Amino acid sequence: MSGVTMPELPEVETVRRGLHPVMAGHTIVQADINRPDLRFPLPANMKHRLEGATVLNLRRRSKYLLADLSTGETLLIHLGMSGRILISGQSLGTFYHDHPAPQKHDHVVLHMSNGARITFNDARRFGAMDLFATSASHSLLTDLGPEPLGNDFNETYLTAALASRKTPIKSALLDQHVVAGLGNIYVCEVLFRARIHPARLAAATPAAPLVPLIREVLLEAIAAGGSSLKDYRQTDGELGYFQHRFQVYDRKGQPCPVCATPIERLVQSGRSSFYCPNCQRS
DNA sequence: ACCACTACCTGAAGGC
DNA sequence: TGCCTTCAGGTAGTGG
Repeated sequence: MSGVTMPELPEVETVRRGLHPVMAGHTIVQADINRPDLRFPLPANMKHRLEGATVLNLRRRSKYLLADLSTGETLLIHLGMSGRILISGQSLGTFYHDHPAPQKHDHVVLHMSNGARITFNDARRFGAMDLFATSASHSLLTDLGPEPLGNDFNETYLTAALASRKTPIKSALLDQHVVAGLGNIYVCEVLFRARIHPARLAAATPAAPLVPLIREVLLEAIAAGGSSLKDYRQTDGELGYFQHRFQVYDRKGQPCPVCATPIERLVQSGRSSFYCPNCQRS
């Protein structure tokens, strides 16, 4: 588990970039729906609503993948914690992987007109899929905060968003209403770089240094994912889980990379926070 | 409204 | 073919 990331924004973006050439412009010729639900019930008639649809575009909003279809509907995918996407077959002359034998927890399989097969596997079923009109909104998306890599996420916005918060900064940055796409791992890494203790009150935390550090941490992780994309076609075809080195996450007891003080673990809102008690100040 | 806590689910890891 | 407990984490729902 160490060194393997859960699907936060950078992992989902990596999946999107890997899937885009295989899906966009191609048609879903067969959809295998192997169970009625993931975290929520799958949409009614999902198989028939997908089969024959051409994928026009593959977008990302926060940790959600959004595939716009020629039918006027959009397929929403969330990887939850353990969701994985595997590409197999041959597409556009690129060899991905032989079609594997079906695995436990292969819940949805899409067969594309270009010969590629896209398998969604999710052991814990914290993931989700839904279909909704592209012209409409979706309840899972409406209340999300701004994209951290977008222009709407800036010092002015974050200052205002934190000012009313009586919660620790750790909890505030995990709140998808404040900023969309951060998870436990990258919040720990951001606070380490900002030298801010995770228990500091949000309202007492300056937003100015956080905004560029959030962008920096996410962009570095996306870059690491991009480099992993160069290799996955030759290996197992699995998107979204790449090796990435963390400075504090899951490193309890190990030396801080800056001052060598042992990293500590603290539970906040039921989640582990990893931090350097010397570098990160309340 | 805001905030903390828990359920959901499976598999990996560690203690004995 | 060991059993049991604990832990991981995203988010919706619940209750304070």
